[in-house]
Amino acid sequence: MIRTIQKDGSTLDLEENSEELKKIFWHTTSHILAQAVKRLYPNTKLGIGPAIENGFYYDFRVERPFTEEDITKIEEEMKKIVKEDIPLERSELSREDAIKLMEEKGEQYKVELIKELPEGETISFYKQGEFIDLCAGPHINRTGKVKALKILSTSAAYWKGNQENDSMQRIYGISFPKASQLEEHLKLLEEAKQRDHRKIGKELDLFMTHELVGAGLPMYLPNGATIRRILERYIQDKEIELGYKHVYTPSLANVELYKTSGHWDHYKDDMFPVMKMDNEEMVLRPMNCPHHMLIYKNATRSYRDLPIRIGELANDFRYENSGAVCGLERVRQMCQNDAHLFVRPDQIKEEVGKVLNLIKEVYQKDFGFAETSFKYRLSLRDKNNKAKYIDNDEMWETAEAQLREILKELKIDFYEAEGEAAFYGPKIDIQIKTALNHDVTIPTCQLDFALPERFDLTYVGEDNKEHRPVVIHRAILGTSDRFISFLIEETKGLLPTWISPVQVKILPISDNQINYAEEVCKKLRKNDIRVEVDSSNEKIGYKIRKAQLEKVPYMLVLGAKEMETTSVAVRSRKTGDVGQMKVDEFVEKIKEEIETKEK
RNA sequence: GCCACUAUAGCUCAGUUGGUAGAGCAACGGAUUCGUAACCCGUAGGUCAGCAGUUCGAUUCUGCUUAGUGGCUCCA
Repeated sequence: MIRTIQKDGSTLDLEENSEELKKIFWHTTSHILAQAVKRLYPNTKLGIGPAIENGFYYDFRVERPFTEEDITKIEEEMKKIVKEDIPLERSELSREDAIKLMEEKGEQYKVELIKELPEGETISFYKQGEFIDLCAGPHINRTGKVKALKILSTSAAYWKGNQENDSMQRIYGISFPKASQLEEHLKLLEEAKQRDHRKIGKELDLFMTHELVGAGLPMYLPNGATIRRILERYIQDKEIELGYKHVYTPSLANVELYKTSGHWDHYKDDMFPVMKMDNEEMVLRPMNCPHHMLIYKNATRSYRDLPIRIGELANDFRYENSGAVCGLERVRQMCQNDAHLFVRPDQIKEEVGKVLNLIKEVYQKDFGFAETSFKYRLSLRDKNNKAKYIDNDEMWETAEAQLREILKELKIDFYEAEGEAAFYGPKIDIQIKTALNHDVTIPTCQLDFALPERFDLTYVGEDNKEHRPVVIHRAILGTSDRFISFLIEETKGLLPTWISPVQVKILPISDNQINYAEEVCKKLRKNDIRVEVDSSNEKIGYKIRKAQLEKVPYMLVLGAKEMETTSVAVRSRKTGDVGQMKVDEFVEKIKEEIETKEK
């Protein structure tokens, strides 16, 4: 049990490994961090130091940024403070006294925080030895309870998260009541690194980058390109089944197109700069909606034609911050699995429902991703940030309510997030956590009443009058690039057979079986199986090890015995030696596995 | 874009008071023809990311550029 000092000053004993204690424990460690920093660098100004999902951080305004040596020293000082086993004491001050105290200490940011506290709010401080900090608590009662701590990383951060404000130095760390818990945590971090798609992508020759091509511009190697081709064919086939029509549109457009759509005002800073031609100004497109709007407009549409579903695997270009690009997860050229559904208002519910069902079919049925690996998010506008969103309160209220209703009707668990909508409308996003704990969107389904207006889209209704359609923007794989990064991390590179770039590797034991190996290879290839022969002059153990590291689902070991009986000795990546069977039997089995998309 | 860090052979990485570089794997050659996770011997491979500066001399020190890593901001 560990004693804590609660917000009202009372004490409460909590279990060492309880979730409740975790955050309190980390928060106190952030105070220890701040105390260590103030001891070593007294002129540092304190920002805030909360517990986070995994550990804690503290922001400091520093005279010069901390170097690695500084960080080592700070960590040592923290351990000293732990050894000193200092008790924490809570106290309250009036607003005036609190401001006075913090002004005396030169803590300008704390003064700012106090001034922002609502009238009547209790202003409490926590003191440990010579160090005192404005803090609501709760805290653990002694610094000595922190048996294991580690500073994990540093970063620049802006005061109150605003780029216009002062830049602070942020230090991240983690701590535990037991040393073994820290070891366990570090092990988990190490495991996450092992399934990082950039690491696996290199090991399996999936993609590469080159500084002559540029940041955020990966190139797909044959193995990665095969994965991408399979996925793109797969999703387009699904869409065709559901009545989508696919188009091709250019990656370039006149800048006027984006002025018409409204994207220019909202996002020109995130687009590649304009290319001036003789008479026109061209830009690389950051999204495909405007092109598809024009395709809709290319004909007179009847209410009977709707919904019209226009799909495209389209390359888009976004000038992502250099610090934001990351492997295949965040790139500057991406291939969107995009589609725009033009629907009548009375068709919204059904069409959004169909999109959500398709997402479910892909993510749960076909790929079998664990339900814990993604969350549905209803992304709403930020009502206080009018400039960022199209100004039409009624539209927003209706659209947001409609999406919420559909989610509830389909009994989908979701959470709501303000300020995450597109400028033209609310979205249902599916958020996933990457190996690096980044929260990113993959599939998305967005409701849009604005672009139809902007482009003056119409259909002729039953009443022979013109009506305005609604547009649903949706992406199932999100982008091919990000989907592949997710797929790699979820499977740790052990791709299901139907997506594996090489599904079977044939391993002749000696040169005597090479001809037979070629024969078997031909047969498999005729059955659309992706197969390779390893005819290198190596022992069978070596060939198996190599294929195993390449994560090939099946190895066929061919020796004299197999040749005599026109059979193959099958070895599975997962379960090892499976035994001998006739070639035809193996073909049937693997075809069945591919057909059913076995996990 | 911001802060810190990093860049050595195809890959993973050594290389300290500044004197132009190594290992393992991969590649290539030879020997071997082998039964379920690494056979042996040999050879070749580097403008030490790029550009400039300091120095008699720079992989090593300094600056800039490019790319990457961890975060921040951003993510239509």
